Amino acid sequence: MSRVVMGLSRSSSREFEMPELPEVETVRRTLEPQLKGYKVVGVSVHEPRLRWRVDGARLRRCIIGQSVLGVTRRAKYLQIFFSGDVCLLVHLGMTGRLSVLRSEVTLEKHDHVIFHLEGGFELRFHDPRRFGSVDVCSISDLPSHPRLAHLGPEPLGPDFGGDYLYTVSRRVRQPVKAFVMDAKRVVGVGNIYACEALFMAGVNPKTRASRLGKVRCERVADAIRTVLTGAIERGGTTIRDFESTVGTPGGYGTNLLVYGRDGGGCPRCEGVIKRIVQVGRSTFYCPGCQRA
DNA sequence: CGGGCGGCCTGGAGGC
DNA sequence: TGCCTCCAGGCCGCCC
Repeated sequence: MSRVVMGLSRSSSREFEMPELPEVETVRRTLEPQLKGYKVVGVSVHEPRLRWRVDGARLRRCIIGQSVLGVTRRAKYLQIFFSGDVCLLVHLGMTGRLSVLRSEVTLEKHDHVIFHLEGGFELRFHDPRRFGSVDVCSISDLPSHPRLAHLGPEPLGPDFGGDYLYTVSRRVRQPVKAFVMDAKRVVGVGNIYACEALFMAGVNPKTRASRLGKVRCERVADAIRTVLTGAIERGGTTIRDFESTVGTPGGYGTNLLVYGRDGGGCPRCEGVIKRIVQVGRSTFYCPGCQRA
C-alpha cells in the first residue's frame, strides 16, 4: 500500500483545500478501501485538545481489537464503523487530514491521534488548527449523538429540494446565505459553496429566506446540488491556486465563479464581484446578476 | 427562541 | 529580517 494522504493538501502554499462536504466525501471514498478489514491494535493521543477533548482511555477501551467494517459520511462527519458496535466519529474542521501510511513514516507536527493498525499501518489524524474532532460511540447511539441529532437533511439526499427549502424557510428572517449554511436546515453547505450556489441561482445573499418563492427555492436547491455534485466529481477540489486566478473569470485551475474574486469581473454580466461580511464571514456575489 | 456573534486555533500574508 | 496584526472558517455556546 502506498502512502496516501487525504484532506488538507499541503503540496504548496498556494494550493489548499478546505474540507467542505465534497472533500469529506472524497476522503471517505479513498479511506474506505484502505481501512476495510483492518484491526486496530493501539491508539496514541499526542494532543487531546481538539474541538472537544479526546478521551484517549475511552478510545482505547472501545476500539482496540475491533476491525473496520466501512466508512460512511453524515454532513461533514466521517463515520468509521467497527465490529463490536463501535463507531469512530471524525470531523476534519478547517485543516484536518486523515492519512493511512506505514508506521515507519516519521510523524509530523500536528499528528494528534494515531490509530495503530495490524500489518504495520497507521491511521493518523493531523490538524494544525485543531478545529476538528475525534470521538467514539456505539453505532446504535449514532442517531442520538449530540453532534448529529439536530442535523438537517443531506443536500444530495432524497429529503432535500426546492419544496423542502420553501417549506422550512417560510418564517425565517435570516439572509438566505446564513440560511443555507445553517446545518439545522441542510448540512454540508459551507461558506464557499454557499457563495457559489447563490451566484449560480442568481439570488442575492442578503435576501431574507422567507421572501424566496417556490421558483427561487427550487433554483437555490438545484444550485446547491449542482455545485456539490460537481466538486465531488472533480475529487473534492474546492480551491486550487485560486489566488493566482483572481480577476480571471473562468480561469484555469478553479471552478469557483465568485468566491475570492472580489474586484474581478463577473463571469456572467458586466458587473464586478463584491465582497461583504455576513455573520462574520466573507460573502462574494455579483450585485449585477444577484439583484436584491 | 431565533439568530447574531464571540471564541476556539495556527499559519500565511502584509505592513513597518 | 523579524515582529506584530489581521484574516481564514465550522461549529458550539452564550446572550439579547
